Amino acid sequence: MADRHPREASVASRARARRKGHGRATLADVAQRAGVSPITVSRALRSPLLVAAATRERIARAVEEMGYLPNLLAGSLASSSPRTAAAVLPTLDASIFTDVLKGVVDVLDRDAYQLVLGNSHWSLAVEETLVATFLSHRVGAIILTGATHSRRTRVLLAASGIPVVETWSLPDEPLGACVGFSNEAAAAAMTRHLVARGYRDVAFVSAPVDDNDRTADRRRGFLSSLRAHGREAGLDRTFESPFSLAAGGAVLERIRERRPATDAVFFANDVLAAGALLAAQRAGLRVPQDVAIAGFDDTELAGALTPPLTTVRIDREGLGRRAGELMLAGIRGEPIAGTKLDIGFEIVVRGST
Amino acid sequence: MADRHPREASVASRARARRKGHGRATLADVAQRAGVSPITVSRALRSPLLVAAATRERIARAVEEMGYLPNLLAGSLASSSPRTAAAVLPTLDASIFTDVLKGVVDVLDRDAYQLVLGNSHWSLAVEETLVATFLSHRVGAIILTGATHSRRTRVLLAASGIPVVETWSLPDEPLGACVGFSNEAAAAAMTRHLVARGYRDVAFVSAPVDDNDRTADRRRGFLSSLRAHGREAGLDRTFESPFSLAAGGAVLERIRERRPATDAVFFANDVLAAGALLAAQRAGLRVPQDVAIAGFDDTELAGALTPPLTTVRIDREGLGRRAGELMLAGIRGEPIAGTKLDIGFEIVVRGST
DNA sequence: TTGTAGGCGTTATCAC
DNA sequence: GTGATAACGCCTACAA
Repeated sequence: MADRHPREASVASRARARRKGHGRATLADVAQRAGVSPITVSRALRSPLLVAAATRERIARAVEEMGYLPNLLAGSLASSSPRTAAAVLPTLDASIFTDVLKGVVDVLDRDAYQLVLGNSHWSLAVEETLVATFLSHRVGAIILTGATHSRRTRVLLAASGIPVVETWSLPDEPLGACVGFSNEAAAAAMTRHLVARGYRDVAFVSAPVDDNDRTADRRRGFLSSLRAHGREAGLDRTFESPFSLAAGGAVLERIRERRPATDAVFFANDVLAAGALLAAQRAGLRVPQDVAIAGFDDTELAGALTPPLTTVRIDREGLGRRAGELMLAGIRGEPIAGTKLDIGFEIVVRGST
Repeated sequence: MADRHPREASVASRARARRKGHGRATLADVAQRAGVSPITVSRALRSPLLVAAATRERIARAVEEMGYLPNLLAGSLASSSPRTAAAVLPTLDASIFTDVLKGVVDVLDRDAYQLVLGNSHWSLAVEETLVATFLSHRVGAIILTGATHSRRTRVLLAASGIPVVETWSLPDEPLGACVGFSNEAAAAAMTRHLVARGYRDVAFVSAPVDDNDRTADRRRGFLSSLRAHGREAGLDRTFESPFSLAAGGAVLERIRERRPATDAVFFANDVLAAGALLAAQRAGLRVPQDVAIAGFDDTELAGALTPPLTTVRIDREGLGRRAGELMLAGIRGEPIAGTKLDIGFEIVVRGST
């Protein structure tokens, strides 16, 4: 069989002698063994129906025998269609983001797309670097968290022309597509619930608002809702806190010192709320009698505490799946730019308020 | 300037006309603009010192003006040294794995390596598929969770010759390097603590043991420690449970029905332990008086509960960092195969026992 | 149904 | 210090 293609054989071996590849079998090696041309092997692997069954059979055997694995780098380069997508998360500490990630990965998996992961550590500058690197890697699409990005990030993405999906909010001027919900409306709805429950002096706690449109929107929703109910709505009843259970407890303590009349606290995420609830109980406070506590996200912990946390339910895994599906659609060439997918939210009233 | 290289210019434009690239600037485009050859641009970017300052300057300007981003696919193909690594996690639901992930990503980031993520959903078959895909993508190294892998996974990895790092355990015959600790010793140590504390009838709960060497090792450590203390050590005091807070509560209930004499339960992870603790309190049980509860992992929640959970502390982020560092060392060509890094563990005694 | 020619964008090699 | 040439492994376009 081999002598049917003496030229290819010699070309291949000469090449190997000169520049030594990885030693891995290539398409040409498989082709030679199967007694066909490389392109036929390529076709047999990608569109089997275009290849005669007998040929396909021989090729399959050769692939098997040589343990051939296609080189996707070469494939992507030649076809300029990489089978990778990237996602930038602000942190890997919070499960709410890995929940989204899970949805994304699961969807990409079904199409054999790989997910390249970046951790921006809440920094727009790091995000920018990551985006540049991803573009260098020629990923087929990018998922971003939030709608706040550096100027250069926007320029890079626009110039790249690849599908972009922003998550967690619904900006007026999305970079490409976006999947999220109205953080402002969600926070306003929770605030309305607290007011309706009869709480007179409500405080608000969130992660730092800088560079974080979601947090900013939630705070805005809180304040505007208070105002709409004729309540005093100054920034003095809003607090910022690092992200951890312990920090939630600490900020509750701070609030009770600064504003002793506070009878309810709305935390912009469940981790802080849970931390506050646990700390309150350690301190002998009754929830919600002495202080009511509301959260945001509806993490598993929220429902497992006693009393369980009133919170805002967000379908994070669904968010990730939608984002992944939009990316894939964009990669297929469908026009997704400008698409805004509202996944909504749900106020879950439980014992803590 | 342009007319100094008329041939290259025409070659480039002809190529573009024929086959339309992404429209993105290439090395050749930058070279033409800077009036040098492509290889000089390549050098200026990768080893600036080999290029004259003036040339470098001109090239830098051209790069800037054209918004050039190197194509790493092409670079990796040509140099056969991709700047990517891959990690397979069994799930994205548990923060203990994303903690590790964080460590890995942070280390890779420093060297501008990208991390490709796979979720095996606890399935060795899926892991195998993921590994094959990663190898097709020609990642430079792979991190695996645990030491149980399919036969083909082992074959594929061995044939690939790339650095492999197994995490969370210290197998006798590692695939490559491994970073972990003795799950058996850790579980035995916790069991010893419970016995020393005076608990007479201890139960053990873990995730399913099939295909999970870590869980299997922990159970073995539990049973052998009981035996070492002259206690009865049958499998009837071990239980398996899905992974969630709610499941932790459910399994505690099951134990109290089946083995009412149980006065302590050792959970092989903190999520189950926390779920059990919260459920116990809801049911009016006193912890540890009515039933003692111990966990494993030392997640943040463990320390925030009341009473705080006795648990086994594992430095997960450090584990991830070590794994990342080993990978990079392997990529650099250092011989890491056979390296076993023991990161140890620490029994953290708190109020729940 | 299968093959030929050449390009994808970069880097290794060797020469000047 | 800089460049010409070929190669990395595959795919598109066109041909047979």
